[in-house]
Amino acid sequence: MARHLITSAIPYINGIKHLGNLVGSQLPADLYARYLRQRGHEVMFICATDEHGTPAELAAAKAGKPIAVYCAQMHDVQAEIARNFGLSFDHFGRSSSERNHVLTQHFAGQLDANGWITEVEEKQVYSIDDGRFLPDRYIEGTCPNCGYDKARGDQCENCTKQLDPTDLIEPRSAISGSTNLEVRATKHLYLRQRALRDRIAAWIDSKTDWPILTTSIARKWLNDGDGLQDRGITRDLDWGIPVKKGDKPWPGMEGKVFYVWFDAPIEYIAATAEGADKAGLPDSAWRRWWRLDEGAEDVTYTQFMGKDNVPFHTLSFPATILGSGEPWKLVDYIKSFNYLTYDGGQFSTSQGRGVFMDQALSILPADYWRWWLLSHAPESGDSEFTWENFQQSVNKDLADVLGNFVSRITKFCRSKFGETIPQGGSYGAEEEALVEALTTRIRAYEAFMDHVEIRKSAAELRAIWVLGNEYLQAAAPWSTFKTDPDKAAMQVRLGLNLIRLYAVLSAPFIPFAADAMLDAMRTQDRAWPQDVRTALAALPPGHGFTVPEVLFAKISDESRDEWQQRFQGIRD
RNA sequence: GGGCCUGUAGCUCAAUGGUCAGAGCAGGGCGCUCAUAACGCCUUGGUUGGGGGUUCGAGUCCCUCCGGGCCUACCA
Repeated sequence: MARHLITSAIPYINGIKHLGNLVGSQLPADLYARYLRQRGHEVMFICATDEHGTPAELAAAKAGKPIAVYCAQMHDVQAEIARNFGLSFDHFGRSSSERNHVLTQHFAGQLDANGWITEVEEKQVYSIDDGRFLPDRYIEGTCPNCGYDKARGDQCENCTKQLDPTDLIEPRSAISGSTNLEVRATKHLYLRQRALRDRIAAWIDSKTDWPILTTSIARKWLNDGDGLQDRGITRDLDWGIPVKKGDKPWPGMEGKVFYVWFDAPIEYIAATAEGADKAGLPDSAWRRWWRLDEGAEDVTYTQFMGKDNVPFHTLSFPATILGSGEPWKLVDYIKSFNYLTYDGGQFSTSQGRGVFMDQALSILPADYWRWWLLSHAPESGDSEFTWENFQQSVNKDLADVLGNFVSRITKFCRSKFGETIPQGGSYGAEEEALVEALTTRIRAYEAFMDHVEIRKSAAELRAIWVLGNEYLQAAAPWSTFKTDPDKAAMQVRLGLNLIRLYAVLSAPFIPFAADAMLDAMRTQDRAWPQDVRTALAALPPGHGFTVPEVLFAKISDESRDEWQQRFQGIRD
């Protein structure tokens, strides 16, 4: 038994996430967490909402709510949806928690004490009517290069030219449209990543087994241009973690908060502490996961995220950890994902394009989405969601291959032997071959899951389901029943035991259906199959079961067409 | 502009430089009748984006061209 710390990139607070967000971090992290727990490992699976930053403030203002109230409400909404998707977080925290305030300020204090912080005086655009500094992309104006009148202060979307806000002709606030702007001087803290570059580079170089997507993005940032640049870690905002050196004031930084990307990864640690607090446990309960000097030396830490998050997890957060000079746990493996696209375009939170988590659950059970998303996880490149593909995959894999298998064997048993595991007969050559084939495939499945090879795991699991149908076809208990009822009883007993085995193996992907399968077999025996022969004898003769309802109803062409229509438009 | 990723069967994807480039779905044929018109077996289908090179041997390595995507540091 090993100890596994697993974190999913924390979803931003400003709305319900779409399926692309889900498959890029939380869902694969959940798959891995569930699998490792089932294998008997000790798992700490952490997620949280990411609540700071300008977009959160604007979303709250748009909703007409105080920011703290807005975040609290949206956190609960996201937590509820996550629960309904079966995301098995050990704790789902909040980056605005008191724990994160204290820890973030602590890290900043440590970094400063070790000389990794510099103060930089810079000029930024201030919107007098909005009463706030504006990030570059919140300034709009006419592009000096191409004349496009909705160019942003960081880049013109029309001609893709990189811009500085002061380049814009007739600049205005993207928030209010106000042109009452001025450039003001402001002081900010920078993390001296440049000085930590070689240590980070050496660390990245040591990670030879990481996905190429992860390391190539990290290397790009380490080596591009003048190399890794220092990063501003404070902002002029009201909502956030006040800038302090530990618990002491930071002279000259009054009224400023830490940058959301500084405090967000620290929330992984803070959320673990929040979970311990909630459970009434002492600090040692969470520190044993995070402090190498307090029990974390045997922890394996795996992070899950979309590719847009990679620079912060490979560079900035490690810089924070390394720079602290304290023995905090660094990540061991970073699993990163490409994007899921929707029907030829992008999922878009801002444009409301695609299927969002709440909408998904309103039309189909979570397992349908979990299966499709995981079996099509964008591991090697972007992958595309289409309703046709979704319908086809789900109907074939879940309804036909798995669901129908459960249906055919339970109904056959009921009609010939009643709803009890029948006794009599013993294994022949076909059963020996099945045990052999199952063993081979289960060991392959474990290997793929151990290495977080998600699509390959899904394909292997599906192949394991197929073995059941192949066996029934070859054994043909409906035929043997006529001539050798004892043999038929043995075949049916094996078939019914396969249902339990499949429930156990499938639970990381489709936990709700797995529960239904175990309920139908009236067992809570979730033991992972060390030995397949033993596992297939778990349900003994005389054990009662129930013929379950249809596990997975098929998606009709009519439903598919209707949903395709409904979700092509714009949300809200 | 620069960098990274990617291009393999109609579709979604596999293949430490080494048998005849493989699966699933879709298509075709046969079988079965327990089952959600389900299942099983067989089968059609490829100049691995184009061109050049290295090698005994290239989907894989190098060069070049073409297409798609992403990143480029103040959105998070």
